[in-house]
Amino acid sequence: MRRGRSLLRQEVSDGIKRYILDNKLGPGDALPTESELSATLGASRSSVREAVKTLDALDIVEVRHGHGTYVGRLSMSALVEGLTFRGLLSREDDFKVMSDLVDVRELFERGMSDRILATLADEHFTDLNRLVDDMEQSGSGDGTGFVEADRAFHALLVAPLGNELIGQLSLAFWDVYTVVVPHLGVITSEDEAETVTNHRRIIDAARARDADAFARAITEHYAPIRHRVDRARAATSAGG
Amino acid sequence: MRRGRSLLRQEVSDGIKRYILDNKLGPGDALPTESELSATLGASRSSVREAVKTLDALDIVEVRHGHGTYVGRLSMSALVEGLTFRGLLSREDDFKVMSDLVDVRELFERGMSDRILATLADEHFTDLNRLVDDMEQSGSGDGTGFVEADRAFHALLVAPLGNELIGQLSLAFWDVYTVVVPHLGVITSEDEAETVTNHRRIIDAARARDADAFARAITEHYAPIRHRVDRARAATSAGG
DNA sequence: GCAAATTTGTCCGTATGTATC
DNA sequence: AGATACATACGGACAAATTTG
Repeated sequence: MRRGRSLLRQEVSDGIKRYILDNKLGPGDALPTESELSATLGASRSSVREAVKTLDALDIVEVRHGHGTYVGRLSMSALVEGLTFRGLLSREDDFKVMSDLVDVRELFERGMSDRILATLADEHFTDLNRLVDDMEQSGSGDGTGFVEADRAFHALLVAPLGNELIGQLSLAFWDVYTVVVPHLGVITSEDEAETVTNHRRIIDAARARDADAFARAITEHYAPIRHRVDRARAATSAGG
Repeated sequence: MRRGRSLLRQEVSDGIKRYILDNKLGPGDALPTESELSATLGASRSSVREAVKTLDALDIVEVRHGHGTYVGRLSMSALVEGLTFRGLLSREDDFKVMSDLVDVRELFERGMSDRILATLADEHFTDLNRLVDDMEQSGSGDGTGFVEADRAFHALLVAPLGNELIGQLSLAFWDVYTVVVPHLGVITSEDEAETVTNHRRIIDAARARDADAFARAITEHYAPIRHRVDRARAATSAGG
């Protein structure tokens, strides 16, 4: 088997991507079996499997045990996993990654404030208010309801923009923050009451179409989050 | 061999990540060989290899043929590959992904305008000007010099922020756009002279510390880029 | 509920290509 | 050049999961 210079696994990976593009497949559509790909692309099943695994990591394909291989959802899962690991590894780096991450989260919601205020309709406000109600009630109960409502709140905030990429990136960064923050090393007492208050302030400013108040509410909402990361950074540099 | 519920490959992947975290390794540090990992984690070489390939796709590890396996650079390569494929696949979707992408690129530079203006120093202006000079000269020659200078320009613009994450995301989106735009299907006559002019306007506004002019210059710079994508979207919906 | 068929998951052994010393 | 260490690739076999009859 003569192989020029590039890796066979890479050629197989490219071949699978080309197959999806040429056949105009979309998320959920079925791909040939590993055996068929092996025959078509002229590589052993082992090489095909390794190629499929790299595409699976990027959510370009999705493998279901005993069922088959399908086109993936093309989500931000790879970004989440990579950034999460980077955040966990950044202990030596004083968690600077997390600090930068909070900046980006605030940038998305602040930088899009004009368009958010312009597109938010009455229905959105009722949905947002309902979510904050959920946060308030489930706060004393199990903690999972609170964080899920918080996630949905930030998703709904940028949803009316119609820019799915921003919505997905925003949620991806939320996911990374939520996973990494328990590992920051300091007691990050999630003041749920404060979060509820800040969320309500964001809704009120948006409903009043007050751009300045909205931007201020966003900043105030991220202030305690930023403070949590900064405390962890200070503790690390002092203790380490 | 009994295994609970999760896949062995996943356990191996988690084991490798844990090894990196526990030993506080950083990019470039060596990992155990595949054989050692196989013995340590209790899995065959095949399973280890597949796990390593998924981590390689996320740039968490980096494999050098005949040399060994090392901790990766934790770059945005996975985001670039995933978004690029999504952009190429979005023909049916009227290239909406690309339209959203341009929004995000502009958001980064517009949303950070205040901090950019506050942190840009004299040295940065000379570097930026030199890059635009390069673009002007290499414009008539080979096209590679132009695009590289353009990439460096946008990198330098957000570099003084000190937020590496924004810098890397900004470049990642630049990479995706540059790869996908030739496949948009319409003649996207890259008006290099116009790009040079717009870049100079951005520098001038920054030098004058004029926030409004800076924001306007950014918008005007992305206007033709946005127009290119919109034309492609219109052509696709009309032709298909 | 059982059994067969299909498909992916895992393992082993071997040979080859690549980089280092 | 030779030797060594390592990743790459192959082929076959069996296990596990899912669907279907």
